[in-house]
Amino acid sequence: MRLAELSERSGVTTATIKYYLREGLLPPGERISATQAEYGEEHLRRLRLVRALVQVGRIPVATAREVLTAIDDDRTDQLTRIGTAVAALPQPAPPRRRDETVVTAEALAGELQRRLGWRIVVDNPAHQALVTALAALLRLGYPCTVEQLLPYGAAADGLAAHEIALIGEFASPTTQLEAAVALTVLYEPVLLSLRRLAQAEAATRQLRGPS
Amino acid sequence: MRLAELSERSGVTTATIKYYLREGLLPPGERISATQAEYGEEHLRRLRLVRALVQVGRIPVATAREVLTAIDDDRTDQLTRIGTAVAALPQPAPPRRRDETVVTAEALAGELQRRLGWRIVVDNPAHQALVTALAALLRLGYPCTVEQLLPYGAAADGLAAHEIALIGEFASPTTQLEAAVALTVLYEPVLLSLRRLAQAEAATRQLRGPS
DNA sequence: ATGCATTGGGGAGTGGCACTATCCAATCAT
DNA sequence: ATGATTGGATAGTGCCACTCCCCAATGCAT
Repeated sequence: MRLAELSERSGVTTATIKYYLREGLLPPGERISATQAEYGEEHLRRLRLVRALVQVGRIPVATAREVLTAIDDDRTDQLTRIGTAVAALPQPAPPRRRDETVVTAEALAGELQRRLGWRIVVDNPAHQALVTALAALLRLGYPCTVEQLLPYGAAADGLAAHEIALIGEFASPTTQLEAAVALTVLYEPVLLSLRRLAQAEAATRQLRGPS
Repeated sequence: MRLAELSERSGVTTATIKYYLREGLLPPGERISATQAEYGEEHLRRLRLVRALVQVGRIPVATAREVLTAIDDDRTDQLTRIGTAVAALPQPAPPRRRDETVVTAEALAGELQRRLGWRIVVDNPAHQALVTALAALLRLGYPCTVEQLLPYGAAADGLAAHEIALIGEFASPTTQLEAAVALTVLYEPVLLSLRRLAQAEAATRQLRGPS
């Protein structure tokens, strides 16, 4: 299919597709002549993935390129690629000041992971993100203890096991890689909106009393 | 305290504080003379809240102003204010095209809420966000059934109950309002990083086999 | 063949956002 | 008295995700 058809089938304007091609988010089509290129179903799928990452996942274009590059890097084994791709996903920036809240937050994160039986991986960007978020909570003076956090860790543990099993069900390594990234990113808003809805539900329930 | 001290104690530059004052994120200090203004502890607390919303929660400044305005609006009762404030928090934009995936996503969201025993609130922005996220998943061709989603809903339900109870423990209405916003926003990155860490844990565990 | 529309490529421009640099007059500290 | 500081205001910066526009080559209809 041509650029115009790719655009129509994906709902993305040709200008934006060209931008993605330029930025390396989309592999170039197969050149038919000097002014024509042919795109296949895999381009359409990749384009939809890009859109999902950028629009739903709010991932910067430059970051999305890194993630996709890691997916496509066939020099390494699959688990390394998944790890690289997910690690490239955006995380909150670490705090510029290392004050006492950061130290407390680090201790808290470590203790939490110990209590959950997780291996402590300090080089995982998610660990940095966790410390940053905990430090912000502490800086605002909110109570933040291991007991408070354990339910979150337990919930995350259950969901992650569910997801890893789901990813394992995909047939080919390529679809597994794509699924790992897509499910990680696209289930985030699902989880967050469900939490908001549940909060509203719990709040009204409390308001109306235990009637 | 003066602007300079407020800046030093919060770690935010005076230029940025002035910007927040201009944008109405921070109430003006008490004017001492034509060129001096006095700021109190409540300014410091509010400033830290603003920073947490903007930096950790990645909330646009204009949105943060709406949230804070809702908190400060003393014309309405507390639950309305909490609802308004949380509803003003940013949500993924609804899809521009209403294709069949959106219809399926809406049915799925409705069924999920029914199964969880939640009142269905279509006007809640979080509901729209959920539909958008589900539609993106469906458009990519990922399996997305009520059974798949139920664990997420159940997890959200448990966490929300925990949070609402926690908010209820705060003494004054004002601190409850602040806590509702702060906990909603600041626990999002906590939950998401824990999920990423749990995924890494589950993936390595699966890799190393059931040994 | 001919003429007009279309295609893909590329550079420059746009609009939004979160600051940030600079200036200024009034005031404070010594 | 005088140099530094303060708060207020305006304009500018850098980044980002597109988006506009032009071009030459090509496809297609006549």
